[in-house]
Amino acid sequence: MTAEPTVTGDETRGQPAGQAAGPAAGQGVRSRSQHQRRKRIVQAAAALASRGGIEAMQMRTVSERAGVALGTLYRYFPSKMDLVVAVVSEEILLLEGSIERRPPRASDAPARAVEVLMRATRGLMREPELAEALIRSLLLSDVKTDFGERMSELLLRAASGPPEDISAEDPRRLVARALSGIWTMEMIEMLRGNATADEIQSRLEITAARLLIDP
Amino acid sequence: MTAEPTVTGDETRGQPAGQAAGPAAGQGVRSRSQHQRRKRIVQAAAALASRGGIEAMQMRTVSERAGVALGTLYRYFPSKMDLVVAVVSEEILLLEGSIERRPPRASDAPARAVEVLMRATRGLMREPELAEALIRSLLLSDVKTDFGERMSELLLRAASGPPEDISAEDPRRLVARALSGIWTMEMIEMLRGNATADEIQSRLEITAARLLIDP
DNA sequence: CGAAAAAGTAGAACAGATTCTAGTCTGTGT
DNA sequence: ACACAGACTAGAATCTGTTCTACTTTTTCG
Repeated sequence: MTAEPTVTGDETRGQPAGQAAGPAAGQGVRSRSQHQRRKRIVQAAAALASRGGIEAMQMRTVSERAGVALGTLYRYFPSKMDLVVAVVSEEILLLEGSIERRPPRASDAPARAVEVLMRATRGLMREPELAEALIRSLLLSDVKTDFGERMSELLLRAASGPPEDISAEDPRRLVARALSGIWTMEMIEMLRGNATADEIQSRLEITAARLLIDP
Repeated sequence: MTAEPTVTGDETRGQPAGQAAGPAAGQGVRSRSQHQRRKRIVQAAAALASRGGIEAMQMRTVSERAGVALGTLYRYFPSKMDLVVAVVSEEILLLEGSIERRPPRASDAPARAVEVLMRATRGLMREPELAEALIRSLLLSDVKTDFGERMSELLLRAASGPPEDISAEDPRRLVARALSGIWTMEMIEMLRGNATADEIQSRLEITAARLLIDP
């Protein structure tokens, strides 16, 4: 029953790491130094996770490494999952940036979609431990994540080529969503060691081709 | 460094609940009373999970309720997740039985596939708490689960109508797999309260139609 | 400026999963 | 029947996420 945390700030993006800030969270950003602190925390967490995976990313350890008290860590991220989500969000941001800078150039929609997914795949595989955490958080968190939507959005844009407005009920939206789901499941298989990137690519090519046909 | 557990038995099925039994697990079943014990454990766990969900299914509580020592519980199920998997496996068994008894009768493949999925969905939603556990276990366990394959197999058989042998690289296999993945993701959405059974059904119908076209 | 609120800190306390210890029970081979 | 191995039991101990307490430091603002 202490005061509601006022911390809310995220960098430039939509939902930070946590859930909808409590009732008391009226004013947006709380300060410079808090951004710093938050960033330090996320970095520390990411660094730890890159090594030993999610289990190495212990709350106590993160707090020490970030130079904040455990209580403070919990003020910023009410649960470990929130912290994981924040870390992952950072990664997705990278992917989004990368795609924007160098959009897929294949001529047909399925190929473009698959390219997006494979780039994401390779990005993830660079840090499998962290990737595992990503997938877990993406899937089992009670914490809201919007990662699925972000992935779908990337796919949608890739598939539909030239920028255009796509209505909310355009079937392509639904299909992009489905594809993103399939990809997620494939990632899980890969992380479990039951599939290679190449296998995944060829599977995605087939399903994408079917899902993205026009009529 | 105590002796390797010899327990391995499962009822009639493939992988029990645990990981590949250790090196010492040569002989199959170990005895009658162990089946009993195992069954009691799984039942106790299921009962608890049906109520308060996975968090109510505490290892101590399960062990008490099943009338075994905590250590014994851990001998049978080396982690809570293994136990969850065992419970879930039981549920899938029910679904498999149900489908076998009353196979989907729609005339086209997509409709049959969707029916299987929707029956699974409704079965799950009967016990949302347990369902949540299912999904989690299905996705993030280090424990091997084969649930995905079992779902895919059901779909495959439903889609291909009359029993036939389907080669390992038949594209339908791949497509069934994809569909099962999509369904899983939709289940997650539903459990999070972001989708209703009807919405899911209509989405599945669209994607199934696309995925299961012939050429 | 000076007081009250908000944010931080160090560290204890709690909770539930998992592990470990020491000893008892059971079944099987000889 | 005897002895040993493996399975069980009760319960303590350990580990990590999360919560709580008692203060101290900053910020905010009248």
